[in-house]
Amino acid sequence: MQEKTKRARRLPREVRERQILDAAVEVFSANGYHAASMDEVAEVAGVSKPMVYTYLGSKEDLFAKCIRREAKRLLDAVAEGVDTDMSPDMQLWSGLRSFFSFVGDNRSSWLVLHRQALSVGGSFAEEISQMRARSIELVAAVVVATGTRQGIGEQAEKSAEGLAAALVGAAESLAVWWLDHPDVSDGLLASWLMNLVWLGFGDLVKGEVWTPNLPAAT
Amino acid sequence: MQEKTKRARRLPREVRERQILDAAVEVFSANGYHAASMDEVAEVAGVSKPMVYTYLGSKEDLFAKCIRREAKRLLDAVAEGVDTDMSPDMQLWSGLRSFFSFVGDNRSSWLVLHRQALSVGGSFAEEISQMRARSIELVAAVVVATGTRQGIGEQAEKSAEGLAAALVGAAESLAVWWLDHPDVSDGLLASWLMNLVWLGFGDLVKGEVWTPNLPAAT
DNA sequence: TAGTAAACCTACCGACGAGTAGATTACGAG
DNA sequence: CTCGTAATCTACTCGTCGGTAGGTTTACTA
Repeated sequence: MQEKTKRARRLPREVRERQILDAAVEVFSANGYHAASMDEVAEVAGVSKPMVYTYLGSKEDLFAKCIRREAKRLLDAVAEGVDTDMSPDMQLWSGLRSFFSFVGDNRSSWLVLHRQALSVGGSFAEEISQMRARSIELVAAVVVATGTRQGIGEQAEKSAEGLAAALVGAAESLAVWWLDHPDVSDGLLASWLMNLVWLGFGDLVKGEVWTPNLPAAT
Repeated sequence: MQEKTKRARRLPREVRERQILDAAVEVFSANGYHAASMDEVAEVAGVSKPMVYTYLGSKEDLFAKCIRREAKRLLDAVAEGVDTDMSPDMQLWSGLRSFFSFVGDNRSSWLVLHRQALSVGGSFAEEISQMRARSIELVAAVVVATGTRQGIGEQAEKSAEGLAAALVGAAESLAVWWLDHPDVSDGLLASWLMNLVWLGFGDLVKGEVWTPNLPAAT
């Protein structure tokens, strides 16, 4: 009577865990941590609630695992495109391209990391902050390298971390803006930001443009 | 027996409303919208729960009123320091100074606006997004003015809104970074960001610095 | 000083959602 | 074939929290 392929049943644990995590990312990113219910996660995942608890633990556990997985994916994606042997501006450029590319392909991941993780005042809120801080430090390293390589940077070095924070925030904000303006390519976004932070408005209005193969000012 | 000044009692409605709103901003900023309870708001405000409902309405109403009040305060603070007759770079400079000054003096306001408002998926989440969008448009206007004033900006004009979004995000991110590094003055933050967006890294490492009295490039 | 309106409270309800108890069913090994 | 174990479900408990009913107290006013 019932078709035998009605529903994928009795799947091995690891597969179910992945499905549940996927569902959780979706639900958390759509509703936010508090508004999301475990029932909904279970429903989206196509399993019953006790499975979620058996495999992934409490709601906090589940959320933490989502965050960690997605953060790792994002960081890996960015790291893959960046080679520390490249010149600082090329490192920035590559990182930005990878970042926007990832966000474009993984909206839910990005939303759950950016919007939800910060607003949860728990133990892993700190964890997330630290991840973001690490990212900032990586960028700061590039900023410092930019300065030292050119033998400058008294003030720039001191303020490197702040500048890096600003840059990271600019990228994040641009990613959010992107959600409302999808008719722009990821590469274009990256080039906008690269021009902004490398040349600044002062140079931009003079018509200068930064390009990958023609770095720095003319 | 009991001192007659034991507790401020029987206060007029408008005073109580302000107290409750103040408490709500505090509680929402500390715990987030969902985790915050009306009981706690009432307790912090020093009144009983029905008063909160009688005066401010439902939890959503209360939150919306918090958001609107604090957003207005922030926007007014920034607008006060900016004169549209000034040159674009001076407008940016003044706006940034006002912004960081406000954030420094009103951490809770800033937190409730930045962290909580975005993560609540409701009707006013949209409202908040629109407020932020308006801010971005204001900045975009300055960016465009920068371009047109100097007779350029084909690409810059087209990307003005994106650049403005990036700039706003950079300021927000720097404000968040500030929470963990309070040993920096608001003015210094503003000057960092101003140097970044006006000159860019490319110029910064060459030792150029933007100063209020010596605007634009030499 | 009585009367009235506004300020204010205690005590409760109902819904919702995290988390669990305990049974049940399918798959693989021997 | 059967038997153990892993996968899975239904159906509950219980705490929390948004929201309210209904009464009580204070201050002002005529």
